[in-house]
Amino acid sequence: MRIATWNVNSITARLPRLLAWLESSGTDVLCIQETKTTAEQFPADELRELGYESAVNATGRWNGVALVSRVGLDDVTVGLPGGPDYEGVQEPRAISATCGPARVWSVYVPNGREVDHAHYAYKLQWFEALKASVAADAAGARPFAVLGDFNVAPTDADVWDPALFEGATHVTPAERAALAALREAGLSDVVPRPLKYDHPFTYWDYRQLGFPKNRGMRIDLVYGNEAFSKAVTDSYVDREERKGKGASDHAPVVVDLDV
DNA sequence: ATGTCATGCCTCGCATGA
Repeated sequence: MRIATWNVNSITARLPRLLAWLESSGTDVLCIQETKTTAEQFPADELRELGYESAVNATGRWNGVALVSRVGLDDVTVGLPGGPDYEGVQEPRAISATCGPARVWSVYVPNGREVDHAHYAYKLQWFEALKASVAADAAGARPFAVLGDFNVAPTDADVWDPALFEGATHVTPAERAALAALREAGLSDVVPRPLKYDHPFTYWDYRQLGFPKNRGMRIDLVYGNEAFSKAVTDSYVDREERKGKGASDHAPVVVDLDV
């Protein structure tokens, strides 16, 4: 089974590339982030024509996540149970479902903006709720994984220039401690291989030639439990999808499983 | 080459977020 996660930065803007990539890559289950659409506007019909079911948590212009599967899509949970509000609203940042043999989450962790911003505190609270929600499945025997845009670089090697990130979000000890807490709950980081260069970055800013200069970050992560991680036969970042006109600023992370 | 991009509106340019 081939499972992937991809922050598409608008599923409307990305639809031609998304449909072409699903077919060419042979992906069975895709975790999507930043749909930037309402659930009503989500292109479920186009995906169904390719043989994929969809489950969507999306409310409009910002955020939005989805699960797309051609191997089953059952027991869908929309949202993060017990998750915090931001400015009085439960933002659409999580959805989970059972896709064939695996239980899967698609998450778009809050960005945080600045360390002294309310959004940063919200980010840490969001991680706390995520850990509580996934703890049982993380410790369970069924293959289970949380995939998505975590908006945290796990180590200094996961940013192109750590010196530039001093004092910034995505690299703080508290954010990395939130990832460590997920690992302590039974999940492990399925690190993909890069298709070029020595580090598997997954995101490159649109600005200042970020991609051509490989000024990237690894913030799109796959956190799998023991059964999931043991079944992994390969994993890579499909940087080809970051190239050319009409690319997202994130590349898909692909995981092959023997399940 | 690939020197932002995407959305949505008090909508044809700007504010916002990343």
